[in-house]
Amino acid sequence: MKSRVPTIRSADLIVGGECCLGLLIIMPELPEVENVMRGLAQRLTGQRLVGIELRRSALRWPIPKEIVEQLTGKRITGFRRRAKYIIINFSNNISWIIHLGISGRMLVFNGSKPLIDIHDHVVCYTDSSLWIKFNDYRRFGMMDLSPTNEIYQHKLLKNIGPEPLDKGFSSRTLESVLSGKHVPIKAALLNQKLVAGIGNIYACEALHRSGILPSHFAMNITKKRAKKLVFEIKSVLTEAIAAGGTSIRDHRQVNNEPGFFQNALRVYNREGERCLSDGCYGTVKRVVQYGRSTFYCPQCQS
DNA sequence: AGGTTACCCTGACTGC
DNA sequence: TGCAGTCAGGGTAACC
Repeated sequence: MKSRVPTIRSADLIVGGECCLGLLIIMPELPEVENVMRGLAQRLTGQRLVGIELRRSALRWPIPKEIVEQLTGKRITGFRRRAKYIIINFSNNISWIIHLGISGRMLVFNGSKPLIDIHDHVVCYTDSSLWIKFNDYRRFGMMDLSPTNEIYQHKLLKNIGPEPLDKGFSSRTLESVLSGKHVPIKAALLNQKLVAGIGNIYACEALHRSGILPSHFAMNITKKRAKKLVFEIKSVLTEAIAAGGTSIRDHRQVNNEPGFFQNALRVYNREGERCLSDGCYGTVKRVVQYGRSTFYCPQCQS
């Protein structure tokens, strides 16, 4: 049975003048959030927000109304990412924490006010006539405020595990967080309390590259395999960031170049297709773990 | 305490 | 062709 093609999720950064330059569709895991954050930082650092409109009272949870009074008139001093959260720092020592959920998008326009979509839940503009829209049709995104100097004590951030791209993230780190975890390694990698930022796609891909069966119990991962897994997690995330995330389509322009998404993914969403590992003639299988699709090759993963 | 499931939402897809 | 039902996703609360 061929797996169904999942809905395309997006966490775009659109930058345009009178018209958008393009629509970049990406899957908002760590690499995509990192790229959205960098794109926002490049365009918005130093800007002063002069207007904020909350067009909906809640996403996943209520949007704090204080956003308007706390951030209006304040200058953006910097951007950070923690796991899949974008953190925007303001001149009044307040940080805006934003999670894109599954379908969240940050859209930046310049010039006159852009057309407002029914899923544009927050609209801001700056003193340099830049417009920022938070668009999220599934409303699984979330946002909150926190004092900047207490940001990592915020309830959304305080329990998140180590960043896999930090230099300090080693096989020893991974062994430590997996120790005693009587859950499949795939589920452990998705657990943000254990490792930050890894989502379904990159968990599948990193395990495939490592030759580790997703159902393997986390606590039983050997030192050697932990080392390999750490290397592959870093590799797949770094490659994805370098490729600008998993861009797969341009809605505005015909682009015959295949996107990173199709080229780079070796197992994700490839059920029934040939394994792409060198010398392997296995067929990619799909199983459901904890309600999430897992793709793997039973031939080269054990 | 730690593992597991349900829930939130809606566009895209599947099957009739 | 059109409609109804199903599925995907992340994070958390509630359950076991």
